[in-house]
Amino acid sequence: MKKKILISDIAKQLNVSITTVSFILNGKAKEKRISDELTARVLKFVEEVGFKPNQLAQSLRTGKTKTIGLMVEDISNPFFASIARLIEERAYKEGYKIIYCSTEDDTAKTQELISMFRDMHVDGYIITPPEGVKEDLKKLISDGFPVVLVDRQIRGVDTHSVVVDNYSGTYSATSHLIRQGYKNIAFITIDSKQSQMVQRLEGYTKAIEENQLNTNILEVLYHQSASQMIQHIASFLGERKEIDAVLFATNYIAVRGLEAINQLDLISLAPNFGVVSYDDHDVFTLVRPTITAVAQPTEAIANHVIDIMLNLLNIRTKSTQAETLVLPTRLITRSSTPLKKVVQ
Amino acid sequence: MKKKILISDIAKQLNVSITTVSFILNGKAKEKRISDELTARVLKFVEEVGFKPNQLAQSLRTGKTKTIGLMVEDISNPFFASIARLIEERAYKEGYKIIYCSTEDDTAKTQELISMFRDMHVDGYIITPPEGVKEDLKKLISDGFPVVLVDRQIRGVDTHSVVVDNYSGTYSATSHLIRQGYKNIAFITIDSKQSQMVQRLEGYTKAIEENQLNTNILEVLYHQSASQMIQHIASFLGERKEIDAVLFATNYIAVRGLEAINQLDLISLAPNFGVVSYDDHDVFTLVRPTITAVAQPTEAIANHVIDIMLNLLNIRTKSTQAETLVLPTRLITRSSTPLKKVVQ
DNA sequence: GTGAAAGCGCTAACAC
DNA sequence: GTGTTAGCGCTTTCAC
Repeated sequence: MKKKILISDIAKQLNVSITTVSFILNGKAKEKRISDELTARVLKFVEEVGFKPNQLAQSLRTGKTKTIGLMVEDISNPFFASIARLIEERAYKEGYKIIYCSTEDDTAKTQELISMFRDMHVDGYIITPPEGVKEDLKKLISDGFPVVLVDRQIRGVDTHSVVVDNYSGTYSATSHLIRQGYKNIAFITIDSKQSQMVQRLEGYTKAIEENQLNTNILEVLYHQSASQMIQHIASFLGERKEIDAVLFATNYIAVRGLEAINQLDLISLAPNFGVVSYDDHDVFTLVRPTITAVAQPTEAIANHVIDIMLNLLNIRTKSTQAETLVLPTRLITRSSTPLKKVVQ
Repeated sequence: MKKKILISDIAKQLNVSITTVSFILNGKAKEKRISDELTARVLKFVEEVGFKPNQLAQSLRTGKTKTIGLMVEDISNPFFASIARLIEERAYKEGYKIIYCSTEDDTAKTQELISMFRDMHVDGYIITPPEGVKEDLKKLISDGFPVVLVDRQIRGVDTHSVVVDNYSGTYSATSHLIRQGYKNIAFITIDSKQSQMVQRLEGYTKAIEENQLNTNILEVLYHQSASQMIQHIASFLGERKEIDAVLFATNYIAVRGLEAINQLDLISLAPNFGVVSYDDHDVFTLVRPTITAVAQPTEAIANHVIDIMLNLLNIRTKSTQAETLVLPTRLITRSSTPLKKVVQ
């Protein structure tokens, strides 16, 4: 197989024209009224010699690469990894390849990636956008590319998006903590104005206020090292001994927060220290106590995203109404949020 | 930017020929003795209008896609994720794109991926091969593609590879446990004949034998669910109360093994139960006790791999001698391997 | 039903 | 030093 076989070789071997072979290969045999006999003969031969059309030539000619660009915040985060896997699987079944990358929530990197994807001629874009890429997205859309936003939205960008009900997620997590008897619940989040983070904060705040409790909010920086974040959380928690529970706004903050809690020996010192994380994570069942979490429906998210994308890709009409799909979260209660014993 | 600008547009605008523009764009201005003045003028214009050559056309013409296919066992495993990231970063700086995929250590999937990469016309292949792909790799190599194997080798495949000294890794981990006073050390690994797994087993066995101890080996199945694996490990450990330490052959076995150990309450029941994992993992500093691990030099691995690949890609000579690079591991001692107290 | 031929956008051998 | 032109391998219009 050193020597690449071409469509012209097929045609020559079979004594038919290139056109005929191409039509058959592209499933247009019926449409072009090519005899079943010939169709079968060509297909059989193609199969035998293992001919595969050159994708580059095909793409250059048709303008389609059958490739979808997928940009998530961080592919090493189990939440995004899981979504990416599911999307890839579905896409693959439909004959699409997925190229994925992590934005690291960095505006410049994301812009570069978008530009790289354009250069690669991807047919569609699935993105968890960081802040500051509004104009880039609008450009993509106005240039006619299918764009589906995941996990978060950008105000003013008119395109499809699939998100979860962040507000209810943190609202119910906070309510759960309150019901379990915790009174001083901290919310540890990141310094981000992204829609999903804002909504998570709102859900927490609402639940706290409804119960006439006080909010305790810490915003750590996204772009800082793990150890810095741990330190930051540890000093916050260390200074406020009155805090008896904490809700982490993402799983990676929680993982680092747990490290801080370990360092402070918070749980062993106060056996009734409550912990909840937004986003589930494998390690939450590994550590003791196991950690209560707000699970996001990764499968549903992935399925909806790819459905919408495939639809956009196949439909001629440019003008599908942009719609936002909001999926529910689910609180998984584990041992980190026990009923708080009242100490006299 | 709705309308794509072409190289012919540039030529027309500037009143020069397409060739000239192409030469300048490809850095052959000097070589073709094009005036500095013209070169500068073209470059300036190209910059201004934001012209980017169509990669598809370029690739079709040159036969090069400036893309490297990277297939790791499991991109969600921190070890592979970290290597992939580092490779991607370096490759990107050299003007190469990386397409990555997980083989899941599945022969058929890997073959499909290799075929997909061929279809995509990647310029080179970086692979952590599962069993059973020997012929596919040989084919790739004999067809002239640069192939670099990582983490494991395949006997009889004559190509470059970067691996670590697995034997010494488990040997020193086992020796460490013995030195700490453990007498019944189990080795929990997977049912794989891959080079790296075989070597890890050998290192363990050697250390055990040198000390006239008994081996306790459990092979779990790679392709089974997490809970099945946990169950499997738990029943093994539960049945053999004499085991006082365990060395896990990979980080994901260790993570599941820890779950099993938790279920059995092994560490709290026997405070001197020793645990070591081959491969480090973030959670090993999160759980209590923190887990001693054999760390692999991911950075060095990634750097060597990409160095070799770039070299292969740039050098004309097909006949670079295939060589295997063996990197050392490092034992990170944490609290899961305390000096064993002798109980009278 | 089938074939000839015009590109898709670029590179580079060859001519001048 | 610069321009003409023949492809890279495929799809698809148009003619027969």
